[in-house]
Amino acid sequence: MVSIKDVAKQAGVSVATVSRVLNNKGYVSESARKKVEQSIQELNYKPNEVARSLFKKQSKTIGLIVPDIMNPFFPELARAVEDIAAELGYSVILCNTDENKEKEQHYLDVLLQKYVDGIIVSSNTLSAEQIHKLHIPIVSIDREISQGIPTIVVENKKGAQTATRFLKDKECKKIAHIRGPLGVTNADERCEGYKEVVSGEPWFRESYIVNGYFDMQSSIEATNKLLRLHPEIDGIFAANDTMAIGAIKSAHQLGRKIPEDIAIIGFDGIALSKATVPELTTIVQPIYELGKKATTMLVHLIEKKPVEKTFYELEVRLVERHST
Amino acid sequence: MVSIKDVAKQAGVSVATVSRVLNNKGYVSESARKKVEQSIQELNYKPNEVARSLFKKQSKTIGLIVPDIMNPFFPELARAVEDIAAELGYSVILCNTDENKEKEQHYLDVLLQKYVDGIIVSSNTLSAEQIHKLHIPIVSIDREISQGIPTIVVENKKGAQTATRFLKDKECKKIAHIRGPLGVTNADERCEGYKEVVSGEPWFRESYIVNGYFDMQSSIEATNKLLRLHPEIDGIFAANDTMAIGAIKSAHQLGRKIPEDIAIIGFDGIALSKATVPELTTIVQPIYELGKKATTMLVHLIEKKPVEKTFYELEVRLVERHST
DNA sequence: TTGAAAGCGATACCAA
DNA sequence: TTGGTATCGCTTTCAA
Repeated sequence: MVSIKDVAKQAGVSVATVSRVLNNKGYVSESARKKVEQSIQELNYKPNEVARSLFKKQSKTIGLIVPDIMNPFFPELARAVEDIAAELGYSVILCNTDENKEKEQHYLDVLLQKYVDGIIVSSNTLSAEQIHKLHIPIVSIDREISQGIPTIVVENKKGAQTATRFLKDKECKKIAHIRGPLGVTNADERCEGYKEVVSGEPWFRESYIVNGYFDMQSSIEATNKLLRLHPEIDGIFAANDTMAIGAIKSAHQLGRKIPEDIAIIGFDGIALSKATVPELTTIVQPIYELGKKATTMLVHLIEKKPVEKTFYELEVRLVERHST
Repeated sequence: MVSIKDVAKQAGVSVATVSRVLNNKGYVSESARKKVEQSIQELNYKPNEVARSLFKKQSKTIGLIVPDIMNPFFPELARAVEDIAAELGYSVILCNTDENKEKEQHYLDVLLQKYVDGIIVSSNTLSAEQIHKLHIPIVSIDREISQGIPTIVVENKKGAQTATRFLKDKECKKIAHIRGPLGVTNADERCEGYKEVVSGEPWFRESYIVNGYFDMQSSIEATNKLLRLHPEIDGIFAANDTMAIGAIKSAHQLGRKIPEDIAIIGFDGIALSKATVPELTTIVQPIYELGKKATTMLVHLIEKKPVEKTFYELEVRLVERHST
């Protein structure tokens, strides 16, 4: 690889001068600049980012920590993060943690050693303490970790209310909820939203709420159980789309027609929700927007530019398709 | 951040000695090693990877270049790559190119400047020349770029034959093919496989083959056109699962029952293929295995360990579900 | 067995 | 305007 020295030699100037034209900083005569620029061209010189990083203590790289990129929610998020990062001159290192504490700490260490300039993280298990020890900007996405930490989430409770009310408006008489894992903020909030709408109803019972783990298999099982226990159910609000699809499959197996016998609504608006037959009615999150906002904010934090807010709760919207 | 100097001072030895115990290289007395290890513990010292990279001219980082992580084929691949990379002590930088030549070249430059040790790439537009100029190990995945370049693909033609023959065995009398983009190796190969099986049939015509772009929308349109032109079609082999799902939706809209009126088979075995109703019969690629093999091979190449082969054509297998 | 010092490729201070 | 040089944190050679 050709280095700054080679350029300097070729141009007949010092490395300091080359550095100056590279960074457009300090005084450089027109003639010197010309010579340097030409040499850079001729040698096809590209500054070594590693050397730069060492000196500047920053790497133009950010870390993206997600539970699992195979979870259909995250590819779109990752795409947004990578798009914006690239636009702003940053690269992104991808990390999958499976919500595993050790893996998370491990990746945090690795990223720190690599001098990443900031991290976007989606996690429940990370503690505020762990994060503050990092001493680099962090943005928490999709899930709230702690007050002091910049966070971008969506209106989970409101979305859940909208979904549940929509089912009521569609004349559903008995509405069940397949909730996400206990203790996960967004799952809890969505469950709350559901409850606020139905808990006053005479028909409502706690057993209308069943547990899922945001994945399809758990949802199929939960729905099977649910519909056996409560055959009267004619509406289901699933806490995410993947589970809604599981519910569709389960209902299908049990011979229930959708939406005639049971209306089903999801949450997320992942691409998959348009692939099913019938297409899924769902509460659409602006996933790309989420990633975009997080990345923009992170880079502002990194570059010490002003940020107006460090907490965003993005709007969700109901998209009616054919499952309701 | 605590540096090697701090450790040296604390342990009362030189940085050289600390480096020796860090790398387990050269002579170090038991007592010195003890002291150093203790200081490392006490200070919670983690060597700065950037400084290491600068000296060693390698970064324990690899690049993963894909067209679009939102394309359902790639998350699983990315997950495999990241898993294995992490296991072997490497991080992975994610790049989305949209098959765009400029973006590809840009990412190549960036990765090179960051001293990545190797690159896994999925692309049609990259030239062999571009790649050879890199002077670092590359593995091409999913698509063949050129003979000299380490490559991992699947048996596209054979899989396509299997799919088409399967449809024939299912008593389909008129089998159509929704092919992928012209000029993309795997799309071409799958089309060829289809043709080899049906081109001898008396009913076969070129107009049974329609173009798609590996996405859902194009496939819906293609299928609409196809079924209007040839209502007699009772079997469709789509060149990937996303297009097969598009075909299902189109057939549905046109009031055709699947699999009774039309049998549909896909290719890839993405997670989505299990989410549809009816679940998709498809030619399953070992996607995770693909990523795993590519990463293992790349790291071997990087670390100059022996690799037995630099070309793999992985087996695919038919998984029968309910769309046929 | 150990430490001093050169060097990796850049930046930025200071003196000229 | 320019160049010399210390510096970032680490590895490795060489001499002791």
